[in-house]
Amino acid sequence: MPELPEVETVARGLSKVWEGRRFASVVCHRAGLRIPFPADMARRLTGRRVDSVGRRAKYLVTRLDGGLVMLGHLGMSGRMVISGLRNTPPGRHDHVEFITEDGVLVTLTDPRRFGLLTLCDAAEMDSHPLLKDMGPEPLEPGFDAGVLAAALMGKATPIKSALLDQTLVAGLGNIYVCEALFRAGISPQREAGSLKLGEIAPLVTAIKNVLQDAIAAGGSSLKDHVRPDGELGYFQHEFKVYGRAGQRCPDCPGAPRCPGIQRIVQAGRSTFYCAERQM
DNA sequence: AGGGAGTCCTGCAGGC
DNA sequence: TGCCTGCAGGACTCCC
Repeated sequence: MPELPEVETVARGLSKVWEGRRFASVVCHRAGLRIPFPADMARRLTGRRVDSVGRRAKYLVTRLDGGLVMLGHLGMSGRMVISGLRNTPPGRHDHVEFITEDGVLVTLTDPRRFGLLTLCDAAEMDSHPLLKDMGPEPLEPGFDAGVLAAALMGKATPIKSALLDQTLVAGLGNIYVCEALFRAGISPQREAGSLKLGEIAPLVTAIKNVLQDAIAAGGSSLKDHVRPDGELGYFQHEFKVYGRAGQRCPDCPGAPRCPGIQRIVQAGRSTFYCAERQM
């Protein structure tokens, strides 16, 4: 699914066609996704002007006039597709359609329906149940080694699992955690609380760099992520370890001994790493 | 309290 | 070709 870079890419794409425009029509083709839509969601959105489209963690944050906020999450397979108006009926997985006053159609498509869409008041957004426990934004300057060290302190869980915990750091998912740990040379199996400040600092740098690189590439297109304009992201070509089990480890210092990229399962999720390079 | 397993849902790839 | 199994970018709930 969309992790932080993919959601950022989607937010930027939507901002181009939504900001400053009003929703002429919003149509829901089902009652909800992972959670039910607010009962009168379509009606409450219709006629509103979009002030901004942004992102908090993996949530799309659409601010509308009158202090209304639409929170969206794309789950594992959600997409926001921009197109012109069409006469064909919506597809099986086209759940919500937004039409702006200038005739641009945005379709929320989500085959697995793990995503969500809901509304809240701008003033209550930070205390919203979905966001209130959210950790710091990794690309903000305030996210540094001291902050991450404090979050990891005393944690017995593997660092891989800790970084997936949205309350510790917001927005990281399976791909970018694997890639960041590889860049930092840290084993995913290390106990989170055992990391020294001298290891956490390069980890923070690796997290920021991998996310920035991915955003610059338009995110990663695996099965589902496409930019709203239909273009593919291409950061998947930059993966060093994710999905590369059995392949040679790139730039491995122990190259002659290196057995290659390994796949293990941690907390039910695939982890890809190089045992020679990551310690 | 904290962490891991099971769960939601559909699509796709690979093996037989 | 077709069926079956396993796996997938997330995150919540339950249970230990």
